[in-house]
Amino acid sequence: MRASQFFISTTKEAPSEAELVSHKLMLRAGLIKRLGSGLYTWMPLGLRVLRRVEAVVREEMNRAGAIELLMPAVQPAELWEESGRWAVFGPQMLKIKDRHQRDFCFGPTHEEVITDVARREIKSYRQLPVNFYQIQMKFRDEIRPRFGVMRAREFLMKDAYSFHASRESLVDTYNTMYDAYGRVFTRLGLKFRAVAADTGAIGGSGSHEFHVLADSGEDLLAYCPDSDYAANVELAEALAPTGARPAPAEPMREVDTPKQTTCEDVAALLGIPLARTVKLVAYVAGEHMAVALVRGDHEVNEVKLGKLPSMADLRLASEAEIREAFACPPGFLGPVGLDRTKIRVIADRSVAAMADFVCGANKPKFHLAGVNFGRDLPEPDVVADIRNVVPGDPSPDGKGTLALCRGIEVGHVFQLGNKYSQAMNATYLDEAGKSQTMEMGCYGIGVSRIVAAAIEQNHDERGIIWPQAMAPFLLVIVAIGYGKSDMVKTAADSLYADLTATGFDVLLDDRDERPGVMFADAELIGIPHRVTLGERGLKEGVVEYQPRRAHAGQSGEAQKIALADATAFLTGVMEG
RNA sequence: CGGGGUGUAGCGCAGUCUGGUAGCGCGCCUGCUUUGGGAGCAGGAUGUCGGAGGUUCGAAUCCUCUCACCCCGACCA
Repeated sequence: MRASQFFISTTKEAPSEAELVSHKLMLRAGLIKRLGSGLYTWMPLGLRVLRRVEAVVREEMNRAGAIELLMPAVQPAELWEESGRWAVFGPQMLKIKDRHQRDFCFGPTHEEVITDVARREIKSYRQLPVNFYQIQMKFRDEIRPRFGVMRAREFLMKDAYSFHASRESLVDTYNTMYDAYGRVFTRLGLKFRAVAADTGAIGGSGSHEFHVLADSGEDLLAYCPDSDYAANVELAEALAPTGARPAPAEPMREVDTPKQTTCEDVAALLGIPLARTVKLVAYVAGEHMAVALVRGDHEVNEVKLGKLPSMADLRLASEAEIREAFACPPGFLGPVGLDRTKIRVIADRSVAAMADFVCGANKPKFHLAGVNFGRDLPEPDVVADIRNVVPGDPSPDGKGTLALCRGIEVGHVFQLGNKYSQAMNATYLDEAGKSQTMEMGCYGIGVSRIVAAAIEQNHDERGIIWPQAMAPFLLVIVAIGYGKSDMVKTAADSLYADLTATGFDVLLDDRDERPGVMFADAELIGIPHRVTLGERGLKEGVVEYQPRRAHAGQSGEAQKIALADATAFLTGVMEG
């Protein structure tokens, strides 16, 4: 591609709306343009990157035995009513009406449609297992779109759905997909981690998320450096403390805490470790109030809490509800003296093992110290793991301690089981001629999100540094004075022709720009390899090669190459 | 939805408090010079000041309403 015939629109400054590096760089490099909140045009350069990611995903899906199809983006409401998700999915789903006032949605996911395909097409166990996938634009009306294409409302996703005659077959395909995902992210040159995950609204049992590791990631991951344990903190188990609860040693007493409304403040005032305090968080589940007790240095995990019996639809209690139930403002709440017929007390395992702790007194400006279960208040109604793990917690697999890192979720694999097949009556005849419900799995990859995630992981102060597999162009030929110097033009055209003939995606920068502009653009756009041709070098018969980033066998510095050797050298470099 | 903020040229911003008819940088156009790291000089174009209504002799500026976008919290690839 010649730059003069392509469309490059770079800027020095990023629009102020961009927060994340990847978002800024994507806008500055002219990969995307914003149309509305969470809606982006993929400009020619950006589209090339998107297509590269797509190609790798497609190749690995095909290799793993998945079969590509393409389902409608717009789906009739009836299907969603069958699965029961029309109401459940909520405002996240963009609902639309056609001219006959019939309800449709712009597909946020395709379990319903694919299950409909399966139930119509699959009659016999002989047709199973089968794994369909598509790469398609989805729309989810996100509560808060942000970070450009990282959390856009319209986004490109690869979604695969497998159907099985047995649980074993499902697990088998699940493992195949898990491995394929690893290959996809490895080929894309990303540092990633697969973690055990919560299944969320989609439902099902076994589930793993694939995360690109980045400090800007929205997810917190727990992993064990000494083993292969890794899980989203939503799921990561905080083991119960070992050893029995100590016997009470202190009397319960009130302490003045005129301004101390947080555990941190109270601990500081009393000069005790934060881990000696207990914090109370009030929730409403259904009609009833429930309070979660965690240590002052811990945080409540609402995913875990929501899995406890009759806690499914929990929400934080409002301040008004708290004042009514406790006759006390937030900041001084505690578990002592509560009416247990109205308020359930759910304690984290670590709290249940505490003695002589400090907590709110349910009385403005006072806390209690030396509090003990069994003596000062009844034992908790429920003791469970309801907190987020923290660094240093023992690993649930018993092999060392946990560390935390942040990640960007770019892939998710689920064993769905028969949730959709049952609701939508997707059955087949088994060997005995008996009707059976299919087992299902589903497997997603956020294709457009990967582009942003890759930039988060691969950039410097000058711009993007594309991993080779997703670069819009592998090499840029910077031809200085292309329009002025026949020597440069001839050499550049010839090199470009040779390299293009070998099948590489090469950008020839033949624009009438100053060298600085061309260098700066090449670096901002992130093209992995650059060769510079100018009269100065050509007179000595040399060109200059410089990688965008130092990598194996190459330094980051420029090196002079004889023009005669350039094609062979550059070919070698691009083949990696 | 709750809390905070911003809308002025293609982009980044000043001007708003204290009303007087819009400016800076980048970009864009023309010419000359320049040509290995985002050029210099000279000239030029561009705004319904987010929208509607009001106050006023006069509104980017004050008032009311509205829309859009962004940031912080609850969802997800």
